[in-house]
Amino acid sequence: MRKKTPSFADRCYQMLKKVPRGKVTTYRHLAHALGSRAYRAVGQAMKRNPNAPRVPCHRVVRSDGTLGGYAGGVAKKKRLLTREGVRLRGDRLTELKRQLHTFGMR
DNA sequence: TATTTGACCAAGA
DNA sequence: ATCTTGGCCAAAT
Repeated sequence: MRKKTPSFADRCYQMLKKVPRGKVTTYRHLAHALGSRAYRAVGQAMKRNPNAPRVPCHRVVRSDGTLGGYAGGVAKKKRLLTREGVRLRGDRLTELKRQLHTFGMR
């Protein structure tokens, strides 16, 4: 018996892997999908261990449709999203509701 | 153990 | 519509 309980951060990464290309989720939705309200902690997790290409952390945005942060710089996040077909107007998504991945939750 | 820190959020002014 | 404020939770200090 040696398995440790996965940290909250690890569960975030796992869950985030389910967000397909061209879609996004929010810090809040991600936390909610994990049965938690720790949306701030989600942000912390993304910042500290971006597990680089493994986890699409650029697909996590704020609930109000603005981008939020990115370890490699927000400009980069913008570019990645645009490249996947997510359209922006400045630092804000134009069609958040439409491209939101809700993890099968309503 | 206690305190501090955020890639946040909803509500108020 | 924008800006500020208080609260929230896990993890790092």
